[in-house]
Amino acid sequence: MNEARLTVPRGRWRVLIVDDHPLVRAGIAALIGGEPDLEVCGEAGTFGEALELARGTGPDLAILDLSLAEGSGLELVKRLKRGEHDIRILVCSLHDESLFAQRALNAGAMGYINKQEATSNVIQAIRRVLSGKIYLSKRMTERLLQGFAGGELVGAMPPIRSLTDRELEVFSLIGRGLSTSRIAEQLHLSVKTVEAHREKIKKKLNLDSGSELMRYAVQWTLEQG
Amino acid sequence: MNEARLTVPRGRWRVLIVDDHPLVRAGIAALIGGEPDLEVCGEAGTFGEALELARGTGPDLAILDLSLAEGSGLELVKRLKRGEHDIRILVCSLHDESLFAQRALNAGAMGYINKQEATSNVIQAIRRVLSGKIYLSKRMTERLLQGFAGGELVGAMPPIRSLTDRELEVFSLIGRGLSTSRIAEQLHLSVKTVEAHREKIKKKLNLDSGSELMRYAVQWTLEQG
DNA sequence: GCCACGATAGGGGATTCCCCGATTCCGAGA
DNA sequence: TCTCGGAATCGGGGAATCCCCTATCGTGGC
Repeated sequence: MNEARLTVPRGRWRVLIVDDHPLVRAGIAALIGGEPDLEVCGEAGTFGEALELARGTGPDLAILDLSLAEGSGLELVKRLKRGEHDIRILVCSLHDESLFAQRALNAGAMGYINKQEATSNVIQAIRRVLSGKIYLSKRMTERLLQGFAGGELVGAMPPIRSLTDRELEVFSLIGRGLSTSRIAEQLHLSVKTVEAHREKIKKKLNLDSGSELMRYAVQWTLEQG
Repeated sequence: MNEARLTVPRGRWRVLIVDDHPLVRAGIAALIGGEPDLEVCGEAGTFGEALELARGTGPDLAILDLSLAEGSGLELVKRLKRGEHDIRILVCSLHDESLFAQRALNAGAMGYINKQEATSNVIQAIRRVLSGKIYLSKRMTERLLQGFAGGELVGAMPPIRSLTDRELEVFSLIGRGLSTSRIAEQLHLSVKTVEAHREKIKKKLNLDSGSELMRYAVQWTLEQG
């Protein structure tokens, strides 16, 4: 994993765009076209096209969306990193950052940026990842650092592991759509106790409101099958 | 960002772009910039900006996304049509066509195109709407005609269809994990109004508690991508 | 012993839930 | 034209909850 990249040899960084929305591809391409040190080496709309172009055009960086029409974006990140060619990956998605940024980094991406952000930030993110650094929004950086502080090893993984057995029990019941009082009676506890567990969970997962907790729990239980 | 241009070469259609993703705006702008008979007269990222620019720049056509950061897309369609200026509207969204196309047309739009579609189709849709015709995908056209002809098409599909435009907006914001107060301020409504909508939704979907509503909404929005 | 921590639970103010009704507006039908 | 119903907008008010405190109890480690 040594820095094999020398100073800009060919003059321009080569960027591969992967997104299943042609309009977004056009937007990114227009952005990059306006930068003297960047150029688009290919555009892909599907999983297969992306792999093919990555092999064929040897990009320095791939900027890709997580929601592809076929196959999963996270899987694509892993596949690209497994390729022989050393390629930096910037994920540019419209998904909720708090749910996917960690997973993207874990899969091998070096940055996560939301499509809602300004175009200048996109360029900034591209440059930052090309220079070998991690790009994340301020808020997400904060959240990940909190995760580190909490004692987790590879701060990336969801700190759900840090939940106590009892807390996890409550968490999954929340995910099944039970109200606080229903959870209390199901576990033969006081409502106050369940509330306390909820607060603890929110702290550990760095969630700001009950709604966020609820959403996160539902999402998680759906993934677990 | 928005440079004033008042010298308009005759014969060019003026297009207003409304989308909360700067990248998508850039993409559409690049597309339009390549056409000799079209020009961008403004770009808006929010509800308010859109109204302001629509009044200020007098566009012939507005191409807009349904999911705005603040305010709602369907509401914006209605507001634009209510304005004194005669403006054609093309909705360009990533939402499920079968659920939103009909509502968009009802609200006053003259076309609905999915962001997944090729850029050439977007240009085609723009021209079609500018010429006063309706633009829809083949599949959607078919479906709407079927709907006119007979009763329900799939019948027992989720009764989400029975939700009002406003109710659907609230529903999807719930699914994104927003609390009641956040939804209220995002839609510029009283908290009480949002609560009323929630109750109505729960009745229509046969849900017993707020938690169930929340879970259902989160699940639904995740499936919608 | 003693300390850390998880599980339990209460206090209390702010917020939300949930059912009630009121108003306005607008389109569809008598 | 004039109802009538539905949609959208809010308010009242009591119950439930959220959210941030503190507190007790038991258990395992030092």
